[in-house]
Amino acid sequence: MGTTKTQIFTAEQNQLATILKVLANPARIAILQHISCQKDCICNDIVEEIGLAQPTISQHLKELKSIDLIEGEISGKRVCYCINQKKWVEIQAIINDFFNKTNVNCC
Amino acid sequence: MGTTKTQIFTAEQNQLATILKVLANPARIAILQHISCQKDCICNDIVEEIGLAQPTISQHLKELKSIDLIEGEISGKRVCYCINQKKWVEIQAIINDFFNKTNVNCC
DNA sequence: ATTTATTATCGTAATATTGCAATATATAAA
DNA sequence: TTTATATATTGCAATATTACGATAATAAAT
Repeated sequence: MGTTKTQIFTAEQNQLATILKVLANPARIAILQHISCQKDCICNDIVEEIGLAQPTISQHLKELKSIDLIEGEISGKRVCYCINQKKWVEIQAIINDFFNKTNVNCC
Repeated sequence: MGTTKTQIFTAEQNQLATILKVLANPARIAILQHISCQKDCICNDIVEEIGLAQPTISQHLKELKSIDLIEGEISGKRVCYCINQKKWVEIQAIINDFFNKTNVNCC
């Protein structure tokens, strides 16, 4: 036990849960907001902005990359992170689909 | 360690993370979908539908209730669960706000 | 009053997540 | 080449989450 029983759910349910899990953290939300309002989205700037240790930020960036929500472009010794616009819109649509297709008829 | 450092984030960031965390589980997604398409949303039906043990379902329902996303109405020895429509729409708006207000300008 | 059915709570085990220090890696600068 | 800077990875400790058996609580049925 301790693990989610993914086998008993549909691919769509698991996919949505995976996406939401990546988003469900204030540090990752803050990172996305910071990246989005910066022209230069250098990793080190994020570390200074957010106030968590550099390895912690690096780990959060890795998780955001795991669902292709952000992309990191190496530029010299720095890495410039940006949001994957296509995926951003796609994920918003998946979430809205869930909210819209889930009928709300109370008993 | 092991805990999220909520102190360093804004109330909005923490609130969004809390909401997404409740949604970020396939069992809870399946529960919401099942409740929504049923006229009778009896707890026991959910247990049989989802395929997880009764205490596990009860715990998931508790988490959904923690953000007022569902309501349980006691009817005899049964409890009839339904989605809180007002909160449902409210939460969808909060999430869309995040997606819309987060500008996507790549570097 | 006793039994049965439904839901909630408690306790516990297994696994996941969060965060950081130490360290590795890689590039730029001196 | 050495040093400094930026990022990633590893290993670990603390806490959170998921799931379930056992049990409690409550109400209907007998």
